[in-house]
Amino acid sequence: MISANKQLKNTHALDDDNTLSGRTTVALREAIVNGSIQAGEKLNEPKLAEQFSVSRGPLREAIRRLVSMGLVEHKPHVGASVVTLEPKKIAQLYELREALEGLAARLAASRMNHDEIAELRHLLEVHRQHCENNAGEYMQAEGDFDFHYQIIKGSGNPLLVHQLCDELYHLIRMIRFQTSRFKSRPKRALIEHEQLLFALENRDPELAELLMRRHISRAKHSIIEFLSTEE
Amino acid sequence: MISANKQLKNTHALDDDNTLSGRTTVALREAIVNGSIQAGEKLNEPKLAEQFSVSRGPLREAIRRLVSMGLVEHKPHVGASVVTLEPKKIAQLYELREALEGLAARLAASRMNHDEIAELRHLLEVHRQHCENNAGEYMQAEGDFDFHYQIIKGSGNPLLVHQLCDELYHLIRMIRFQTSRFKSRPKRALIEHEQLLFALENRDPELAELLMRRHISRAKHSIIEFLSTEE
DNA sequence: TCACCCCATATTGTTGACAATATTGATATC
DNA sequence: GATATCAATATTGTCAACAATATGGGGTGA
Repeated sequence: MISANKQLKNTHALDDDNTLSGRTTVALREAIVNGSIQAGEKLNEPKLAEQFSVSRGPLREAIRRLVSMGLVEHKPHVGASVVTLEPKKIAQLYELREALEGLAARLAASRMNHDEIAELRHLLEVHRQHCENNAGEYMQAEGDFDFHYQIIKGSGNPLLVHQLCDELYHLIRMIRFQTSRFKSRPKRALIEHEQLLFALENRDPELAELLMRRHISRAKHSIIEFLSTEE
Repeated sequence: MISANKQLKNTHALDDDNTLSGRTTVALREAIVNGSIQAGEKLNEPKLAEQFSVSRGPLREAIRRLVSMGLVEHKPHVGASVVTLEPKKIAQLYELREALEGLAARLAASRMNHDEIAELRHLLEVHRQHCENNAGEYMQAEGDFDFHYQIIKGSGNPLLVHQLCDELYHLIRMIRFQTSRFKSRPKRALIEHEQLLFALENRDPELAELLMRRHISRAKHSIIEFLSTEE
């Protein structure tokens, strides 16, 4: 979480929201993402409020924010529960991600400055080190997120950054946790990152978009295949 | 609003939310979209609560939901205010819309069934009638929305539908209201819709995506140009 | 045995009061 | 006259009690 959170701090309006509501949102979000609260589980307001040591007011606001992020579903007079990520929904999410990150990569190829691209290369090298040192799935995932975050931020479109980093990415993180027994092709991903970086360094928007879309499409197929063979 | 709202009812989780919070969200949203509450204006909780005849609780939840839709900005301990849509932000919004609706059109070309396509043709003809009868900018805008809604829903990706119809589209509607003195090229848009429908009827995903992206890109240029020549 | 209804219970929705924080305007000082 | 400080005010954040609605179980009747 270390490195990715540092990234998140720069984009998330939440992390400089020091109110109870803001902190509760982050806490509840992380509990859902890392599976402390399981997929499909009902969110009982009085219980959760006590767990987080807040009253129901801030907790309800937190739940509402997570609803808008797609992590939680809510029915009037019935209550909220954590979403369940069946393969169909995961495929839809990746469809969306492909379009949005494809756009991000295209824009980043034109708009990132030299320092940002240098930082990206640095991230890639650090990531490669981790993988070579067999540093485990955890660092692998974080390195991957950092790389994607940097490109998204490089798009120079705050609205796009918000949609991806603040909303969709927590769903992706949740999927990652739920499928973490599955080692997600670290070598191939690294090669694809390398190619992508090449396109960005050469200021080639079309190629950057193509490679990013392909990269995400492959990740999607890889996860879907894993899920279908599992049970 | 008539026809578009009917469409909205089918997608919006809000419209079957008969709680005070849900109704207040819709009311506040419309007040912002149609300019009753101006861009940049501060949202004073006690005042608004009284205006809508609710207490601050439901009103705060409504505000939070509009924040997540991008209609409102919020700073901790300071308050919420309506977003201001300067040209730069509008351009970013259209960048996003181009990618997302392009995706929607591509998916719709494969996934829409015959009835849905027939309905789309029907909408187009009604729209054409309105334009020929000089029925005014209002019906023009609504007809345009209906057409786009139908395609988005035809994408068969609920997550995409949500992102576009529940979140981004209210921002677009807000822009429409603010720039309504500007007659938005009704004839050309109609022709572009016609071409798009042709691609859908022929089950041509690539062409559908291309035409949709171009359609939105042109709308963007048209609005940006209008805004830059205005003041 | 099954289906239905009704009541007790649990849970969500809403409210008004209280606490914490920011804004402001007035005063004092340079 | 300009700037800084501080207090009064307004506004947001939080809480706990109350109201409205859904859930679940026991009982009744077919």
